[in-house]
Amino acid sequence: MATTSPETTRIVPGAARAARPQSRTAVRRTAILEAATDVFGARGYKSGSLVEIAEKVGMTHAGILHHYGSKAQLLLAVLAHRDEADLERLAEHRLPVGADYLDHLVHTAEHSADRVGVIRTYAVLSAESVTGDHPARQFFRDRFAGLRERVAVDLGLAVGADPHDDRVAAAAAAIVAVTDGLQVQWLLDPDNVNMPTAVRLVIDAIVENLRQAVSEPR
Amino acid sequence: MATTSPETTRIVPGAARAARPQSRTAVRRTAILEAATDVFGARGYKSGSLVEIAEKVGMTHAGILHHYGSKAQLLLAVLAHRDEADLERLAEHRLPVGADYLDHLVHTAEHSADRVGVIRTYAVLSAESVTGDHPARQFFRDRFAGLRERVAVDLGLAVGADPHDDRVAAAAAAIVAVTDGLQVQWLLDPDNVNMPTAVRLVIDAIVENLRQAVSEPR
DNA sequence: GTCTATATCGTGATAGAC
DNA sequence: GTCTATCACGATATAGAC
Repeated sequence: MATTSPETTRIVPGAARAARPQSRTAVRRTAILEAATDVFGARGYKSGSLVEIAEKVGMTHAGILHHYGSKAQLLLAVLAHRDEADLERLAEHRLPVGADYLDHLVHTAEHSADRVGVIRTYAVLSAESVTGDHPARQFFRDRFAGLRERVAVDLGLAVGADPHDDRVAAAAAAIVAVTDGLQVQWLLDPDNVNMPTAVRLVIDAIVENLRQAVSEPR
Repeated sequence: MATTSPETTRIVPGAARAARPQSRTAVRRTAILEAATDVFGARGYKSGSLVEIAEKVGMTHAGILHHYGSKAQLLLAVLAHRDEADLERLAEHRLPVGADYLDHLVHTAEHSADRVGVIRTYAVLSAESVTGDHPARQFFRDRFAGLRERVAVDLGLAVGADPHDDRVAAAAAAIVAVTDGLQVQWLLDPDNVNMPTAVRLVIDAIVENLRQAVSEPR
């Protein structure tokens, strides 16, 4: 799934936290989160194990449980941490809006190769979360809703339409879907899937189509 | 992922097999495959268990292993069985081609509610298969390649272009991606995702965009 | 062909020493 | 804060009776 922070992400008061020197345990916890991101991405949540994560940071799995209480809580911490990191990175630049944000999606696809780990993590976990009683189900439901809303707003700006128009909403869902779906295909077969080209094509086609549609009477 | 059979699906000699009365063990095996489809769909492959599958068909997990040897082989049998079933169903009607096939994709999305089980199975398993050494990785790689090829051919027919044109290939990947991506969003939040509308919109936009693009000189 | 019984392993989690 | 030790559980797979 697209990894740009949706607007549902709450801005935590800890923005200043990045500035002050972190305690040793805070550093340790961050290391755990990064190791967990790798393991959950490579193996999924259910079959990724605390032992493997522990080995990566050089401790036993009991230590991890000391910090995070349970495996499910660790997963949620991983997802929240990723959101914060994205948010900070995005805050360093001017936030793109409207057509610029859509371009930003293409730009993101162009640099996928540098971020296989994160991409796989989100692809695997979001699909896994549709099963039974997955601990991240609510997280991904909210996240997708936020992404759709964000894209709908920018699409509205780009084509001059109400973001809550049915067609704009459907187009937003489709744009989010196409990036996620392409990521799975690309992870399975990187040599035969050209993500940026496909994303660009879809966005261009949709924007043009919407421009016409909303300018005509229903 | 879209569940229509790609052309890579081999036509098995057993077409006649459906006609002749099946042995009791063949019936039993089919029951196992259906139970396994449910369980793998509801829980994923790794965390779905042979015991749960066995309970559904009223035997012990040892019985299942007698028939299929291992859990991984059972998974592959499930996927192959699904392909055969789709193929037989499709063979009963005239095979849609060109623009009709694209319409067929929309039509399929309209009936998703009747097929949540299968849809979830494919969504979960295809994403899970990008991890480490998943037994279905090759299967899904081939399947996606087949789907892309199939869609590219029909797109080519619909807009009058070479299926191997870069833009047509990218568009085909995008169309496959949008259906898969929407399925995940829909499984997580069925009330807020309108699949048929979004699929229709993307296909229309892409077809129109391609018609223009290929009629102009590069 | 299906069962029971068992082997073997890995899991998440808890308790308590240091 | 991290360790060792242990628990309780569930997994796949195998062996052999019937």
